[in-house]
Amino acid sequence: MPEGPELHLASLFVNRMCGAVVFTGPVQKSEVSKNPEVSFSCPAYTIIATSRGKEVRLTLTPQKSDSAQGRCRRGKTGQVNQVQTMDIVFRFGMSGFFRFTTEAELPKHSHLRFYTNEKPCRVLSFVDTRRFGSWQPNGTWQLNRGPCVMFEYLSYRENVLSHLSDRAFDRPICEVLLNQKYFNGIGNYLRAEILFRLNIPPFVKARTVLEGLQTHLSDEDRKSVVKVEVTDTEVKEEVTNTEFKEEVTNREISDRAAVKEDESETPDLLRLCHTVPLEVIKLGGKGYDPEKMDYTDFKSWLQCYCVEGMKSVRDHNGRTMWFKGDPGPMAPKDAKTKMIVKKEDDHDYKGGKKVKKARSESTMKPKYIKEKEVPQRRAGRRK
DNA sequence: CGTCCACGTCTAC
DNA sequence: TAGACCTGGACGG
Repeated sequence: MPEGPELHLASLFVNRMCGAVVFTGPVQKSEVSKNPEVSFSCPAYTIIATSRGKEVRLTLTPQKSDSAQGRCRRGKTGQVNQVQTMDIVFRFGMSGFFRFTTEAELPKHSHLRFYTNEKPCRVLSFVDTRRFGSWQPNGTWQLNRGPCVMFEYLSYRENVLSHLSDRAFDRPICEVLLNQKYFNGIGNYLRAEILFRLNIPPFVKARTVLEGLQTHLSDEDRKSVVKVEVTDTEVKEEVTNTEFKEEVTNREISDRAAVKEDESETPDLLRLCHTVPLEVIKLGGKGYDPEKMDYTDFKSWLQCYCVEGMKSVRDHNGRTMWFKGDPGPMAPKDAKTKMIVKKEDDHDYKGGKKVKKARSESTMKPKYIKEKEVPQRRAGRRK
């Protein structure tokens, strides 16, 4: 399920599984993939992953000879081996993920493979059934994508609020939330969950929803640095955390003097685009291995997307928008709204755990949703 | 068997 | 604003 949280979980997965592993030889691409060859080969290298929004970057680092000096510099055949690191930037399309298996258990649709130097070797695979995913050797974060909603919160927020005059914000809010120039990491299920929580009609003009939001940071915004660090202690992520810390530190210094604190502020839309994805990261933090992943927890976490009793419409780009209540004024004209109804004699699903109940409860009484139609114009409280 | 649908971009009329 | 790009699971006849 590749939206921002899944991409980040993928990077945690790679670092956890491969952090202490040495890889060797060339990087292999499947025949069928149309993505570029990765011309990197080295007798011994390590792999580190980083995520930003809906991208993951793998950094391949040749091992600097602990014993044999310059073992990566030159092979015995005389061919020059890789000396420098290589970054590969991945996008996951609709079905991409990483897996780490034995060579014998190579997954179907494994399109890029990194081999370990172990006896029966293992393989880190980029698996992508539909092949909508892509990678770029010697790549950088895609230039037209904005800051990460999860780990560059302050600059992401600033980027949106300082560009509200952009014509992009003429569109309905639900469609703008998929614009990766401003919401890098948000995808189809996240936009539904986020708008649902604020009871914002999906087809209200984005600028109308956003222009009332405060430019300064709320109290909760500042605390976010603490939350993220706690979240990430499970698997330490030096790079991401370092970047984040620096950013917050700088911004916090400049903001502190200027901002007077509000006590209890309802999280606004921009903040939910940060915190809701972080919830998903917490869910998946334990045993991330997508192939044998159990989606029970995730499904019960969903309050709107694909949930019984919710409505859905195709937006102007043909994507299904899940919502509850009023679709809003800019809803596609011809659009026929569907609604999922309970199946006849539903056996309450085999799992039958408390989690399933939890979903029904949240559907019936969304406690933190104001039953009044509030956020039409502005989600956050205004002074 | 067939049709519809899917967590996302891309580029071409 | 369409399509193109892909495989496969769910569901209907």
